[in-house]
Amino acid sequence: MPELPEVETTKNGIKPYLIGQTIETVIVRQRLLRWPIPQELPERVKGQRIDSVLRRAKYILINLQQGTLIVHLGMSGSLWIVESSTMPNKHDHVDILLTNRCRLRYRDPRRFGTLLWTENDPRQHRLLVSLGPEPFDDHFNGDYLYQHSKNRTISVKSFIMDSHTVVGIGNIYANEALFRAAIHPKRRAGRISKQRYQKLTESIRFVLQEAISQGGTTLRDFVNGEGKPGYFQQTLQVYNRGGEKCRYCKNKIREIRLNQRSTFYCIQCQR
DNA sequence: AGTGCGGCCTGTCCGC
DNA sequence: TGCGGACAGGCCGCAC
Repeated sequence: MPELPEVETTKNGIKPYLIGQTIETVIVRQRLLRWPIPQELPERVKGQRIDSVLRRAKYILINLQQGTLIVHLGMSGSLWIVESSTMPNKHDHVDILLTNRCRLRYRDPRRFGTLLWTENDPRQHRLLVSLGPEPFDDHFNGDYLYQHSKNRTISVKSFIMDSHTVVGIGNIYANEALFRAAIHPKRRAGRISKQRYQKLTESIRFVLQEAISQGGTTLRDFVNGEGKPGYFQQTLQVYNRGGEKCRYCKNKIREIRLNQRSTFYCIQCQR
């Protein structure tokens, strides 16, 4: 589900309720996520104060006095603040109870997400250590993508969705960014000029920033840290618009499958 | 080394 | 109304 804008929106929504609070209890109702929640996690974090809440790629990092909670929302996860009396529903797998009487609630029907705890620098955790740059980093630019794509035969869409290339871009925003950059999603990554890659990095940042400012994209059930949906779905140019008209040239938006993912592009604008 | 696919899960939608 | 199958916002780990 959540790509970078949804994770960023979630992080920003929960952060004010967490900073400075102490964890009273962790209630785990279902520990079998993509990676099981460590049995010892509740006792490790109990009684600890929350010092900061950060995002790296699609991971939310909740830094405690000792160690860090690592949260991933997978495909269907959400994390938000509830009043302490709110009853959990079927897929509300974890509640983290805080001293301010709030609960941080983790819901994930498909259980592709994860909740881990690490004692060490979370950036060195095996799931995070080999991630590529953040899209808003200065060195994520046309030159970087051009250098990285040399001799690569994969499609440019798969290339920018690979977290070793750049983090945070899932299927929706890959489609949208390629449309903005006028690049055909099937074009081989190694056959794109530095200039076009420069345009692509700008398009990626534009699309992600725009989505963040609209609270993310809610296709089905995404809600932010305060339980509210996003609105970026109203701004989508190609995603989910197969058969409809391009908003710019009025030609058709085509839908294809690329590496088992739904892929949308304008047959006229994107080359 | 780079590429593409299977699999982890549940819910929803569509055609019969 | 029920059932089977396809599909959904991610991504690791494994074959080739």
